[in-house]
Amino acid sequence: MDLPGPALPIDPLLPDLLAALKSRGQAVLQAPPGAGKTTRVPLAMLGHVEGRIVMLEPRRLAARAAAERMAETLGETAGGRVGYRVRGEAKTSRETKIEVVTEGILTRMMQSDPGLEGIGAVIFDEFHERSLNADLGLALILEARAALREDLQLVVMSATLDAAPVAALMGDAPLLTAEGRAFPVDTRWLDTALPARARLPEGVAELTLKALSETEGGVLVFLPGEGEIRRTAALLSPKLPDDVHLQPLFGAMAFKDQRAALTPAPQGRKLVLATSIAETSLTIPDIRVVVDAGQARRARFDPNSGMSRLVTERVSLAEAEQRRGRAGRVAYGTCYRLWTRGQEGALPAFPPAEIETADLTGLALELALWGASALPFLTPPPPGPLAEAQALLRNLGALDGQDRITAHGKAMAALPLHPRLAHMLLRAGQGAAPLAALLAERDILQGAPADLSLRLKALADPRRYQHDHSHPIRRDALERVKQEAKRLARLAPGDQGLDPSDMAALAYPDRIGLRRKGDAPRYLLSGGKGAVFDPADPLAQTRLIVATDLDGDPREARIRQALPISEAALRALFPDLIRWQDLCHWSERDNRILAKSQETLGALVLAERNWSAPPEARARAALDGIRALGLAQCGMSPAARRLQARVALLREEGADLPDVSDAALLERAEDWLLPHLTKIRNAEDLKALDLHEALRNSLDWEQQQRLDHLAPAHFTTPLDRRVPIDYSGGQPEIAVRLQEMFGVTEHPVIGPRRLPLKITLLSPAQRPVQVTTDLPRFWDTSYADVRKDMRGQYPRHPWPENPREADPTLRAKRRGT
DNA sequence: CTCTCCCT
Repeated sequence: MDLPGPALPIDPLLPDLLAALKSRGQAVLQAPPGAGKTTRVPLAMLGHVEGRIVMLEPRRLAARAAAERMAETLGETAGGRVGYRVRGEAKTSRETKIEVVTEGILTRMMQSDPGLEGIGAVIFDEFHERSLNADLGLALILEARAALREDLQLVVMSATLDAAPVAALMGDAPLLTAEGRAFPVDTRWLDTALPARARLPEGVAELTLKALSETEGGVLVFLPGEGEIRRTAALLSPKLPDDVHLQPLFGAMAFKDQRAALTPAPQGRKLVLATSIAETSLTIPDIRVVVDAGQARRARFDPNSGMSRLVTERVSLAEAEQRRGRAGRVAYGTCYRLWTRGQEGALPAFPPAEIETADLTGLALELALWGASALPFLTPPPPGPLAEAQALLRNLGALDGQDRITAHGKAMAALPLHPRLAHMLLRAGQGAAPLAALLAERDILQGAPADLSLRLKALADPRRYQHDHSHPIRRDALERVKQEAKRLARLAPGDQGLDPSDMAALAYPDRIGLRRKGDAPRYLLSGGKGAVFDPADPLAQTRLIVATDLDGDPREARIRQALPISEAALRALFPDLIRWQDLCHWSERDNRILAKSQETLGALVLAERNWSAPPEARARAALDGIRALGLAQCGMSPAARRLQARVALLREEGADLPDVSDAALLERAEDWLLPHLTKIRNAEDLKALDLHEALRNSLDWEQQQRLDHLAPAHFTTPLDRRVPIDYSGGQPEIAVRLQEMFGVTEHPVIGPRRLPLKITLLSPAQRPVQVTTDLPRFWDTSYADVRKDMRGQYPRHPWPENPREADPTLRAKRRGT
C-alpha cells in the first residue's frame, strides 16, 4: 500500500482489508492504539469505493482531529477531499470523499435516508467503546445492508481482542488483526490486598509516592472522580519533592486548566491526577508511569425512578489494560496497580455496553421512527428499561397507544436533544432554548443554591450576575450553554410565552414535587419517588416545585436543581393529567376504612374531600382490612371456630365438604364474606363480627344437614340437656356429670367412621373424675373404685351398684331416704 | 464526604 507519510503498523494489513472488502463487502479490523487505523484505513479505501466514505468517531474532538490529520496527509486542509461533520459544526464540500462524523450524525443520516444515497462505505472507529449510538448505528447499517444496500461496504474497527462477536453479528465477516506500536509496560501489583475499609485516596497517595521514588518521567494517576482527585492531591502535596508538578485533570475543569495538564512540564516531573477522561479522550504526552486506583465512576440508569445515578465500581480488565497502555506511548513504562495479582481474576472482562445501563428514551424514539420491530443489536436493549422509555414517550405524546410514532414524536426526533427537552422546546417555542441548553449541559454555577432561575440569570447577563452573587460561573460551561441556546433557538418554533417553570414541567411531568408535611424539605414527586432539598436551600419552603436535576438516589434523591411552580400553572399545563378519583380503601395505619375523593396529579394529591362510598366498595375495603388484620382477629367467634373444626374433622374422615381453613376462607372471601361487610367502618367493627352464620351459610343445605348429622354441634344427654362438643383437640370431646350418664350402655360416636367421643366424667362438684372413650367398659371396670371414693365424698348423691340400669340424674338424694 | 464520560 502506497500512502504518504511514515510507515505505520497497520500498513501491511491494508491490502488484505481491501481484498476482504472486495470479496465480502465488509470486515472487522482489530488493532491496538497506535497502529494507525483511524488515519490509514479511510485513506487506503479512497479510490476503491463508489461514493463517499463515512467514518464514525465517538467524540467530536477525535472526529475533527482525524479529519485534519488525513487532510494534512493529502496536503490539504479539512473540508477538501477529507471533511468532518459534528454537532454544530461541519467542514465538507462537494470535493469531500471522506467524511468523519460523530456517531449520532449517522443515525440522523439514516433516519432521513435509509438507503444512504451517495455513500459507498461506512467505517466504525473505536467500536469497542460500545457507545449507545455506535450500537444503534451498526444495527441500522446491518439492516439497511440486508434490505436496501447490499453493496454498502462496512468496516468495524476495534482496539480490543473481543471483536469476534461483532464479526459473527455481521455474518462471519473477515477478521483482521494488526499489531500496535507501543513500548512494553512493566506491571506491578500490590503484594497484599488493600484492607476492605481502606480509604482510596490514602492508598493511592502512598502508592504514588512509591512510584515516584522507583521510576522516572511523567506519572498519570487514575481516580474515579473529582472528589477523590482533590483529596489525593491534598494528601500528596505536602510530601512531594520540589521538582514534581501536580496537575488535576477532569471533565468539569475549564479548558485552559485542562491544557495545563496536557502540556509537558518545562522542567521536573509531571504528576497528573485524572479521571477516566485520560483513558481515551485526552492523550497526555511524556507519561512513563501509570498508577491505577482500579475504580471507575459510571452513570447507571434506574428505570424505576427514571433517573441516572452515579456508581463507583471496580474497573474492568479492558479498562485497566487501556490505562496501563498510557505508560508505553513514548518509551518503556511502568504501571502500578492498587490491587494484587490474585484479585485480578475477580475483575470483569469488559465494562457494560452503554445500551445496558443508559437511559433508553432517545433510543426508543429512534426505534419508533425507524419503524422496524427487531433490529440486529450486538446487545439488545434490556426490555424493562425500554418499556419504561416507551411509557415516558407516550406521556410526552411522542408515541400513540400502539407505540407508533406521532407527528410530534417525529419532530422531537429531529431535534438534537433528549426527548424530554425536545418536547419542551417544541411546545414552549424559542423562549425555551436557554432552559433547554442549561438542562442539557453541565451546571454553569458551582456551589450555588438549587434555584434554576439563578442559572437563567447568569446566562442572560453573566456580568451582572457575578456582581450580585458570590458563587462563580463556570466560564467554559457558560460558553457551551450560550452556543447551544443560540443553535436551539433557530430550531425551535415560535415562542409560546411560557414561564420557565411551565417549560420545565413540560419536560418533567413526573418530577413535579409536593412538599410533605414536616420541617424537613422532603417532597413527593408526581412519578411516585421521594426527593429532598438541602435544608439550607432558599427553595426549601416552597410547596410545589419542578425538580429538573436529581442525584438519582433510589431511596430519596437530592434535588440539585429545581424551579418553584404554582398550582394554577399546573392546572393550566396538565388539564388531562389532573383528575378527581374516588378512593375507598383500608388504612392499615388508622385501622379503618378511608373513603374520599382526591384530586391527583400522578402520585400527588392536590386536594381531597370526603366521599360516601357505596356499600360494595366499603365491603371490599373491609375485606382488605380482614386480610391485613388476619381472620383470627375478625369475627371468628368460638361458634365459628367450632363449625370450622367440625368441618375439618369430617374432611379428615373423608367427607366431601369444602375446605374452611383460614387460608381457604380468605381465598374465597369474595364469595361468602363480602355481603356481610357492607356496614363495617373500622377494626372495632371487624372484631365485633360473628362469622358463624356466614360461614354456615357458605355450605349448601345438604352439606349443612350432613354436618349436623355426622358432627353435631351438641351432644344430647339422657336428660335431654345439650352439651357443646369441643372439636378443638385431636378428638371431639365433652365434659358431663358422671351421674347424668347412668343408663347409657353404648358409647356415643361421631362421624362416618364412628370416632368415639372423648368423655370427661365429672363429680357433683364438676371435678374430673375419669376420662373415657368406652363407657360400657368403664361401668364394668373402674366404676367400682370410683364409686367407692365418691360415696365417701358425696354421700347425699346416688352411687348405684349397677349404673347400666340406673336412671340418669343431676340431683342429690332427698334427706332421709 | 457535592457529578465519570459522551452525543444528535
